[in-house]
Amino acid sequence: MSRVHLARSAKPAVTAVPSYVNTIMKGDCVAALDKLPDNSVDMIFADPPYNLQLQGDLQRPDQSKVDAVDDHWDQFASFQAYDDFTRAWLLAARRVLKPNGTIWVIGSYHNIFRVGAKMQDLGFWILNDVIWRKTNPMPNFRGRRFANAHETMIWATKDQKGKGYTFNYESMKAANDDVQMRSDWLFPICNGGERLKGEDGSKVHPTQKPEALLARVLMSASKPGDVILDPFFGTGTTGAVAKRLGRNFIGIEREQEYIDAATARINSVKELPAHDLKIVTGKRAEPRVAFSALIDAGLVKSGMKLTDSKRRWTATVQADGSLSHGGVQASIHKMGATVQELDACNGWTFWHFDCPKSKKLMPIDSLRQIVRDQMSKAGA
Amino acid sequence: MSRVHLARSAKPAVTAVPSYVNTIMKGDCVAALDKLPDNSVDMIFADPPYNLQLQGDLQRPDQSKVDAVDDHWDQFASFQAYDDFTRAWLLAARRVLKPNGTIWVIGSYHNIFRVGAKMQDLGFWILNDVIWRKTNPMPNFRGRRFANAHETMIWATKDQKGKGYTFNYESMKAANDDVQMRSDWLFPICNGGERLKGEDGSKVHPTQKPEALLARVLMSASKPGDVILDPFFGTGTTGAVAKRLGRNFIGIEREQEYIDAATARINSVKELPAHDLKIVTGKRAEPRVAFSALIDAGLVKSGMKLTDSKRRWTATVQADGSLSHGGVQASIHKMGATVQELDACNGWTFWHFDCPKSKKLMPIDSLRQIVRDQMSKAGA
DNA sequence: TTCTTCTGTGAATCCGTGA
DNA sequence: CTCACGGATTCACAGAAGA
Repeated sequence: MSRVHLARSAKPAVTAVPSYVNTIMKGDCVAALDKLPDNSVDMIFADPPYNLQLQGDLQRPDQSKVDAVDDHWDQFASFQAYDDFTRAWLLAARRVLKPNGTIWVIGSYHNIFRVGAKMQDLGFWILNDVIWRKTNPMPNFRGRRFANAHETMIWATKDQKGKGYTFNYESMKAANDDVQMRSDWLFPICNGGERLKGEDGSKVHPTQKPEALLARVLMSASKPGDVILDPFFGTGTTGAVAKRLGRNFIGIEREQEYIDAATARINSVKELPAHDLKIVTGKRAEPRVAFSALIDAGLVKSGMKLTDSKRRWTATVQADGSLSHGGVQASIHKMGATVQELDACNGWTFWHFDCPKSKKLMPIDSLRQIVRDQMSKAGA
Repeated sequence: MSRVHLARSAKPAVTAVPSYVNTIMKGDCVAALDKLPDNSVDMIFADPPYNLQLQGDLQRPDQSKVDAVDDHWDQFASFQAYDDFTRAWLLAARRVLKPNGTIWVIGSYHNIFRVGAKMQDLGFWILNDVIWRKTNPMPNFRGRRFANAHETMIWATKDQKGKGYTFNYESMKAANDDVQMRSDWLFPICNGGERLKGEDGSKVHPTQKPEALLARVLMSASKPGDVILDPFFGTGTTGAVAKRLGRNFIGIEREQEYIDAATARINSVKELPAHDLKIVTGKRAEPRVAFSALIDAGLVKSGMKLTDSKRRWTATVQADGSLSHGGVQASIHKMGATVQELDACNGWTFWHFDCPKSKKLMPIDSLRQIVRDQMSKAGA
């Protein structure tokens, strides 16, 4: 096992990374994965091989070669071998994935069904399948099928308990005309200047993925400073995009030719400045402010009347930060739910107060922002 | 086992059909399939239970409850139970499929990977996976994932030897701007007048598929007179579309409620005249058209008469997106050129329709803009 | 009658934190 | 671990209701 160390700008001091991070590990995917510690990577992007017929060097987990036979038995043997291979690398990858990490696997109809089923068998919990629609797919030359114009990605957590995974929802929404991002993405295939070519002009790797695709994957489901593992590194699209976007990477690749191409490619990538990598966040990321903090700040006084936007109900602020209405006392949320006869309610947006300045009804949520501004000033 | 016989116009005399054709067989899917002869159906369309594993209630942001698919027929104890079920019905379906027949199976990420892997295991040979992109999917209410905006269909032959399957390549191409049809299709979900509702206004079936989707499946991969089997018939979308398009159907369904709804529905369907169902064949070299998108969108219906601006000629819209006039069938452009005895013609501006709203002749090009608006909204 | 606004709903594996 | 609870979160259409 050897490692290729790549020149790289310094990461934030808070996240000192182990020596194998931002390197390409040469060798078999499972053997290399076995060298990494448990629960150590934030995200995995995997583009495994799939074409059994052309991929004559497919190996079983025990490194023995699969005999190529062209009878019916061969089909079963090939599928079985591919399933064994899939199970082996998925298991090894799963061990190194953090409990709240996620994995992406890309494939076509040749392999994605087998991979997806095996992922479910091993306990991965699918979040979405995402369709990469190609603007410029290769046509079907024989005219016997539909043009195969897409590939499928599976996005999954380590298990059903993995609820705290990274998903930059607001970021995706902002990038999509302020409507939430869908499960079908439109990108051109990788060609032109981005496509790595040899000296003879031939493509270095047969299935180089477009950087735009990887960029959306990393922007949606990782944070700057995260460690991104790609166990089938190829010519290093994942590494190049990770570096550019301020993420760390670990690559695993068997072929020296691809490692050389990836190394040169990643070394030439410039990391974007940190202020370009900020992630749009919504209310969820704001610090929590208790209703009582509004009383402490003098913005709300006990005895003050609150009402809903249509003045159907009123409630009185209590000194302890609860509301009273009809002889009952409860939190702003519980009270909002109770009067509306609902299971739940966001009291911050439900309850309003008469603003003497604008002479309009204003949600108490607007006061919370004032407290947050005060807190950030004091804390800074 | 009982059968519901449906009123149906006569089929072409050349294809006398057995008594179980154009009926709904009531009962368990595998048991019913076992009653059908070997190698007897031309195409299978299957919409099996998806095995959704919903964790609890889901509320919209306005606190209303999402009407979940929690029907008993979608409940399975484990992946193993679902796999056993899948294997059983696929095996039974495979036996009745003709050697050159094809099968379509639709699903979501919950089940489609397991189904696809099992299909490969059983020897089915996948031709394409086709993505149904929804123009109007249900959003992700909690902002924790990408909006699940598509479903996946697998299209496969009985085995690798099935080379003589039906694929109306030219028909699909003519209907798609004269470029070959891709593996991603854009359709709205089934609602509005097409959605079957009970007397109380509630939906009869939780997962009724749009007729436009089935129409493209049948138009692309079957011929008039073919026998189409749907082992999970539900409210009979497959049967309704098959009848309209001059195909025969066999439905299998367990629930009497669905059988009743499907029976009434199919009885009210009118079969299109045979001359509207001709399938375009042969090489063509024509300017680009996207006429079938108007049919998909319901803006143009097969059988509709088009005319030029001075009503000198009329032509009839065919279900496959071509026009017929004087016993000839061609694209809107070629037909316009033919009747005028010109070399070329822009069919979009030449052919007009009687607009019931403005009571004027309007060029069909005016409809194309409506479709463009719909498609751009969906991010096409 | 016509245009605008409001309301309902669709195959959904849909929360995070602190006690 | 579980449990309690604060409080964040939706797009495209169709059809009804209102202006």
